[in-house]
Amino acid sequence: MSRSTGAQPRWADEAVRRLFDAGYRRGGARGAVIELLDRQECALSALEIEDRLRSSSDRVSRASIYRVLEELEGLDLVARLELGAETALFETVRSDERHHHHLKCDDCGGIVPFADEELEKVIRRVSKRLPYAVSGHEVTLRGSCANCA
Amino acid sequence: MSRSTGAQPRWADEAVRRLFDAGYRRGGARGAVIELLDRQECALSALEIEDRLRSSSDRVSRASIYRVLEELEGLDLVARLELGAETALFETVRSDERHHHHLKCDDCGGIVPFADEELEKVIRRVSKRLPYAVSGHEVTLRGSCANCA
DNA sequence: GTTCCTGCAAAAGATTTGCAGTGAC
DNA sequence: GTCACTGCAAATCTTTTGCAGGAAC
Repeated sequence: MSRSTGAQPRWADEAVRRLFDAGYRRGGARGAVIELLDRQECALSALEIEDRLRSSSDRVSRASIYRVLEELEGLDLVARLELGAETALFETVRSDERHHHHLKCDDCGGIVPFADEELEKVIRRVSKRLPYAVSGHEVTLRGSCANCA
Repeated sequence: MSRSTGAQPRWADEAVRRLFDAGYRRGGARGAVIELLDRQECALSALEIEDRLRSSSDRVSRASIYRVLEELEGLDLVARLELGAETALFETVRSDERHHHHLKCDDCGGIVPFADEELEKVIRRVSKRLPYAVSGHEVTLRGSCANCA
């Protein structure tokens, strides 16, 4: 999950550029959310984002957080995960990152990403045989993580 | 998705028996929700259940619907689906039914079940190689259904 | 100067909970 | 008669929206 080397721009810079190209201006709240997201290893909820920003000096209102996340999701810079009953999680979509899915620990609630090429292949094959124009998919595995088991 | 023949009990009867064994009593609201669920082809939200029961003579309060669904989910008689931002859907889990997943139409919001044995096989294999005690999984395909495409 | 961005507060929508009355056993 | 079940209303929680002031361009 390390930042790519050399020419590849940081996700945050890429996001700011894409937003600018799409006609958005630069604003404090937007920048703070983007910078925070860029620093995360894993997905956060909107409320967690609010908490972490409150701790730092970049206090941002809840409404703005939801608005920024919506914009970023619209440009495919952020993915929204719905992994359970509770609340939605958001994670950055980095262009140099492989498509992946998630494991969710039922005990501690933790989320871990994983990827498997054969799984993708089978899903592509299944998608083709269904009477459906499939545009995307999500796989969630549930269980107990190494710590909890 | 037809009811099984002969010896196999109706899902509703099975559900009532399992609840009784678990120490629950028979009540009007519980029975109405169970009977309604047994008649469904596909997953319903709690609010849809309320509406359909309101139309019939079995009016049931919203609180009871959520309570009954929670009990049924706890006994694995009902599965809760979280297929998008909005609201949770509930579907019966019938013992004679194959494990399946869902397609969700982004346009009309419709849900269609599908099953694929090779997909299951690959998921089992992936689950084994991960440092995780995987107990379950969900696959959701998104796209446009035959009507909308 | 115009238009977008932001925060605040209120609204909306789904789900849960407290409580008192009714019903099952 | 006891304890579970139910409905109602109120509470919670996440997410969205309206509006007025401030900032970007």
